[in-house]
Amino acid sequence: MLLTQTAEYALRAMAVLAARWSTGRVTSSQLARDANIPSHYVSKVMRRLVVAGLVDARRGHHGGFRLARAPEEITFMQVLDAVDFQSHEKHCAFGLGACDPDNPCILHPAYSALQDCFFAWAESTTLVSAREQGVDVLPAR
Amino acid sequence: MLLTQTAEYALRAMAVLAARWSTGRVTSSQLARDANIPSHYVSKVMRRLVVAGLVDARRGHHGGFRLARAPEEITFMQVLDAVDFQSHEKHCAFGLGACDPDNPCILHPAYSALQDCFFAWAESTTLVSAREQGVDVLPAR
DNA sequence: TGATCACTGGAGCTTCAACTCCACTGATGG
DNA sequence: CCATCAGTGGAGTTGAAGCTCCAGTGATCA
Repeated sequence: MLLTQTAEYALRAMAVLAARWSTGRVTSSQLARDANIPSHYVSKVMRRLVVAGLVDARRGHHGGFRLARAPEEITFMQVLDAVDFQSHEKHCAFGLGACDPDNPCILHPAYSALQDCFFAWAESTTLVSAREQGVDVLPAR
Repeated sequence: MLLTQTAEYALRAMAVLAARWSTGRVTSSQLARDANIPSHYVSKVMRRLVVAGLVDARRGHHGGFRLARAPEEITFMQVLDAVDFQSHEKHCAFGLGACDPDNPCILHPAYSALQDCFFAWAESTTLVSAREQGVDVLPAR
């Protein structure tokens, strides 16, 4: 619930890249370890972020991934969109096409409130909030 | 994203029952139609709500479902819990057991904000907000 | 008491997200 | 150039959520 597994992986990976923003590139195996993503699945997730223009990839020696722009310029919404299109389309709780504030279904107000809160969060949160935590990605033991 | 399909079905069904709160019981086929749930799947969803004590079921003539208590006494959180246990457990964005405010992972603050907003919504919203919309479940054409 | 209605619950199918595997391609350094 | 590194991308597997089917059971009405 809330986020798909892949969306969560994407956020983790981006958080790791943000933490390493000034330190060069990160390879998929490092990402797999640091972001706690199944090793063979990293490339799938990263590919979508690369295609979306959020991440820059380079092959070969000293290759790897890094953010395509500064952490403060990347919102969570952009990350979620990259892995999960239509994530910012409002959808009616009754699965109806014709449902808007003027002509709402019975769950419209309640459901709208949830979606508004989610969108506000996703659009106002950037990767800096992750980066500000410092370079240590995982909590100290 | 946000809610599972089954969770959404459960909320819809409960909204329909809330709207019919003073009008007697609703059968599964009525629920299937009004709440827009696959007809053979209604019984699965309803069963969980019955077991959770949120809905009262009766068989035979004039049987069907109705809320076990008044709409204002049923929160969305209770409904979500009924279909999807562990929905109100906070879970670390890095999938770690040991992650708390004192010893947070890098995504903790951002992720926490989202979960807080979700829990606040689920706990403060009751079925009255659905019921207040009146007896018409779907928007007028 | 029999007919019918409507929930119950188990068994099984379907679909898709999540995940794995691997051959290929491009880049770098020696 | 050759060896090696590291992302790319297609093909296939898996497991769980979502959904279907249907025989069983309990309740009501005539």
